[in-house]
Amino acid sequence: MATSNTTPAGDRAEATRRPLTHERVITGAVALADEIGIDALTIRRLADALDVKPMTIYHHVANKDAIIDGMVDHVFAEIDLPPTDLGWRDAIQVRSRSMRRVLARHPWASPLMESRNAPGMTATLRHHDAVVGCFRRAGFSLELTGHAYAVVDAFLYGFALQEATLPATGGAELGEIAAAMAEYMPADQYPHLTEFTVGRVLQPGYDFGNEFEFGLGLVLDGLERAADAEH
Amino acid sequence: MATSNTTPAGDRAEATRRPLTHERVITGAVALADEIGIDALTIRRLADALDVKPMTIYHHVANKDAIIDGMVDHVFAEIDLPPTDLGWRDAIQVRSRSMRRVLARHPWASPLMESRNAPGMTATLRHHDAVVGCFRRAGFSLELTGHAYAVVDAFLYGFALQEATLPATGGAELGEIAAAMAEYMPADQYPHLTEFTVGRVLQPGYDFGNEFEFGLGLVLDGLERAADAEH
DNA sequence: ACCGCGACCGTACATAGTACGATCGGGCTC
DNA sequence: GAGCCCGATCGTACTATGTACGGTCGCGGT
Repeated sequence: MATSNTTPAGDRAEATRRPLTHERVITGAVALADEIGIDALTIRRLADALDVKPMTIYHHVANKDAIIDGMVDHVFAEIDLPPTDLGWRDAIQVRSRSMRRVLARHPWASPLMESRNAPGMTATLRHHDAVVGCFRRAGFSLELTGHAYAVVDAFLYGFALQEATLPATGGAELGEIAAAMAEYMPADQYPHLTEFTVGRVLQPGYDFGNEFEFGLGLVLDGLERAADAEH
Repeated sequence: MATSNTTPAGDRAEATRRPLTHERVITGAVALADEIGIDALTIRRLADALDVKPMTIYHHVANKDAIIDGMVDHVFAEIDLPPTDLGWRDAIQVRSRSMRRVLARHPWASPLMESRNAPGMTATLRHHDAVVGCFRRAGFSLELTGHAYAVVDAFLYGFALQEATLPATGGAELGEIAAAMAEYMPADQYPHLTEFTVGRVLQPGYDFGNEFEFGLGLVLDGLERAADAEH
């Protein structure tokens, strides 16, 4: 039989196998949260997904909070850093678009990203250092760097939050939802909302995701102006 | 004894008393969540706070999710609508500042605000209708209205998210936190982050809350330009 | 051969949401 | 006034969760 190695690498059957590690717990948790949502992410379900019994997990992480910490750091690791060979505007645009994609892939993440500052979150620290460095290298003062980082990330987190709640990214099923929602609007009690829903959201090509570029451009334009004002 | 009325109003002892209502469940839940956080908000604890046994609550709400829905609508009701007698910029500024205050008062709310579209959330619908109406009355096209609402709220939700995680609003204790955090930064492994923390965040007068006005101004400026470009 | 250790798991307990049915007190009908 | 009804309240109990505690088991070093 083709099983049993001293170190079970390079052979393993269909699923990832035996040696459970801290990393496999984290990646498994991220994948499972993507599938079923973070509220449904329980130790027992995670254990099933990892083909392990619940208590085994606790030999690799301290508790569920530590898993969440690891998941957040994992998400940060997925975000592209601002390329150092680009101007600050292009560099921040690259990392912002990447962050948007990552947060869309992990809709549960946005509310957690800023609320964890446990030690050992190396990817998180590396990321923040790179962004701050990008602004500073471009000549931003410490003060403007703080302003800039705050607006950009507020926009990114907020947008991710809104995007995360959408029923589906496509625009097809969205119509049904909005149509059903129109039921609860007594039609003329919320005239502007009705007009906007019917005249814009339910329109064929509408996709909320397209609002991203407008907002990002607006923010970056504003920062450009502020940076110019600093000389 | 001064108890027992046909309708126990106008006499009640120290706390709000007998007739539990849907509204008292919601306001009690909001107050309790403000105190102990939404994760610690359990039916049993809420029942204690309302001076009632757990199962009594279920005669006024369908389940815990319905409580959350009610809490969100309650929060929306606290936010000032954009005044109709002001220009769009001032009006949106008023409602944005109000929203910021409200979300700071209820730090658990931001991640939930956009994720609930159950029927019967009248304050929520009224709010959205008022904001859309404010833009439209100012001559914004449907398209620009969508852009504008998306950026502004992304910024507001994102900022609230960041602000919610801060240890304290004051700048005093923040120093200790940041100082302790400096432990985990091997000092020169994250040079820009260290510089920013030491040179800005740990500085006497620093308060993250001040970043709000810069961001709001930047967003409104950008919208003004976009509105002008539409004629 | 033995021992020790680390990965794994079985069991168990406190706490969560909530279904089900009992109680209870006050206002209606006759 | 007697009886009835009904809605608000509650007691009990079931299931699911995080996780403490101790047992098992196989492999590497003496």
